[in-house]
Amino acid sequence: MDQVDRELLSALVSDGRATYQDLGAKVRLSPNTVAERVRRLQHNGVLTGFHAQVDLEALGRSLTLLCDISLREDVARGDFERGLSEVPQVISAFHLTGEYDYELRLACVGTDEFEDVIDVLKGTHGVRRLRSRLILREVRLSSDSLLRQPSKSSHRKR
Amino acid sequence: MDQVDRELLSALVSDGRATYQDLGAKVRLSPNTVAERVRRLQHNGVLTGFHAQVDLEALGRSLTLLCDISLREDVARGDFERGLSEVPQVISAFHLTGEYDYELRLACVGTDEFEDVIDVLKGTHGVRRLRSRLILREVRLSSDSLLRQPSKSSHRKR
DNA sequence: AATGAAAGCACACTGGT
DNA sequence: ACCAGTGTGCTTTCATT
Repeated sequence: MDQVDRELLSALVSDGRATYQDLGAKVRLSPNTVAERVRRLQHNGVLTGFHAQVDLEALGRSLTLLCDISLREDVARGDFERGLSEVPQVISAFHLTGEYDYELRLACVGTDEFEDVIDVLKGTHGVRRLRSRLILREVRLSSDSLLRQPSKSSHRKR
Repeated sequence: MDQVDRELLSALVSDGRATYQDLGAKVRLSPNTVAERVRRLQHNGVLTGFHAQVDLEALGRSLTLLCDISLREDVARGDFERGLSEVPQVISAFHLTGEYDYELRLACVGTDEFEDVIDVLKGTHGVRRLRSRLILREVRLSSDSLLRQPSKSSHRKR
């Protein structure tokens, strides 16, 4: 994991379909060598996959929300999480510390569909408490944060 | 946007480097036709990009958090959002309704770095209030939600 | 680890149904 | 809207350093 690897990761994050030639030109190595490095990054578990990004609005799911939820005491986390995959409006989910147990990201066609999702979560997935916030917009970040070498000793003096 | 397009989207979300041949085999069309459809989906803005996924833990950023923040009254949203790109620990950001203005996802090396990020956000980016929750785990969802045809009339009767 | 050569594939284009 | 053929460019394997 040297600086070159970080540059490759950064390039692949911004363009997941970049060819090994493109990448090679960027880091001044042969396409061949780049391919080897990328394979190694995948094998090491640093690169976990390549995914297309879909505009949910263009798909007619223009109502996106963050949904904080807590489970009933008698519900096992595993059951709940497996059940989540059955709710197609659930885009992602985090298990969290704090006041609520999970935060879900939802994408719905409209409020009617959202209302149905609430009922399903409460009715059949063991959700006890639920708080929702509308996502007005996702902020586009232009940071190459992967280029930074993390250093444990770089925090400020006290 | 027919059913075939939705299948292509779903396939490309799970494997963003799938070739047109792979996709063609899946939907029973020639690679050629698939390529045309994919290009059309990109041009229509449904497919917005392809991105590599990186394991933050493997990169040494094992402390990930959700950070709800509110801005000071005198801070313009545009300035704040542009400034966010300067903070490499910020992975994503949503503008939200509700008690807080934004929710950030952070990835830090450790608590020292996180402490620095808090200081920077409050000190130079106009953050007034801040509440953090630790991300214990991201739930792996196995739903092919894009395959579903959204239908505005499918909600329950009242 | 990195490179060059050559075989095997995938892709973009054209044209045709 | 879909497919076949063709030329070009990319990826992969192997040999070499």
